[in-house]
Amino acid sequence: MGRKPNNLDIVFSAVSDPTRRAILENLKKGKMCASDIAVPFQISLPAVSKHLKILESAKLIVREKQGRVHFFHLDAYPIREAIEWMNKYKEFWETQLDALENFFEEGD
Amino acid sequence: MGRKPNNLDIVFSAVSDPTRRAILENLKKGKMCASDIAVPFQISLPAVSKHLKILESAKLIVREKQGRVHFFHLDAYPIREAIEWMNKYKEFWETQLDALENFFEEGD
DNA sequence: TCTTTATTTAACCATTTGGTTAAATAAATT
DNA sequence: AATTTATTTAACCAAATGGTTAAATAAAGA
Repeated sequence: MGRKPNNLDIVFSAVSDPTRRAILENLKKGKMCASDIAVPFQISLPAVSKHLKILESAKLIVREKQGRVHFFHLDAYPIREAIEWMNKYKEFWETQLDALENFFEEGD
Repeated sequence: MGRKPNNLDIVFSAVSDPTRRAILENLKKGKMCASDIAVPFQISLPAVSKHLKILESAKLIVREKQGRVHFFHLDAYPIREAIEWMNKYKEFWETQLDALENFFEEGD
């Protein structure tokens, strides 16, 4: 029925691609321009440009145009909501592990 | 060039779909069979069956056949690696926020 | 002004994705 | 044995994804 994707959809699917995750990793070292970002990858510049656009619309990176060169820097903050969502499952599996532990330590 | 997807690819993309996230949420309440899982959704049973298969291959749920009925239960543990990956970015933005704070509190 | 450099946009393509309906399978019920 | 119930598999479809190459845009340099 064509729902509008929400933030979690967008962030999770942005980071589900290994090239995009690698770009984010590299940007942890600091601001970089498009062509430098592209260097480690074997794909074309337009392909990298598309990945950058996707990360940008997920708000995981910010574009700063300085003349003809586009610089990008990390903005990890939108990952917060994704971590929050996942942390609810962390609690779940920790409870499970505790239960398992108690089962085997029963009668101490 | 057709890489083999790794665990993070698989978990993040499994969880990037809102229907699948909703299924996981519902399974927190406990074990459920396929048709009961399908009830809240407006999609067909085969569509749900596909989602279940995807969650199963991401190892986020476990299938237990009891006669003709398939029960599914959560196994949140594979989310651990995804949380770990994201937490590196949590550190990143927290450092950024600290830096910002220090900037404004400069000269205390 | 002409050319080079940095980057994106356009047009295209193959594969994947998320849905459908119809058919197949498997187990329980009559 | 025949039927109903639970679920998956098959075949199909439209849209999205991730890549390509060629053309367009924008700014810098000669």
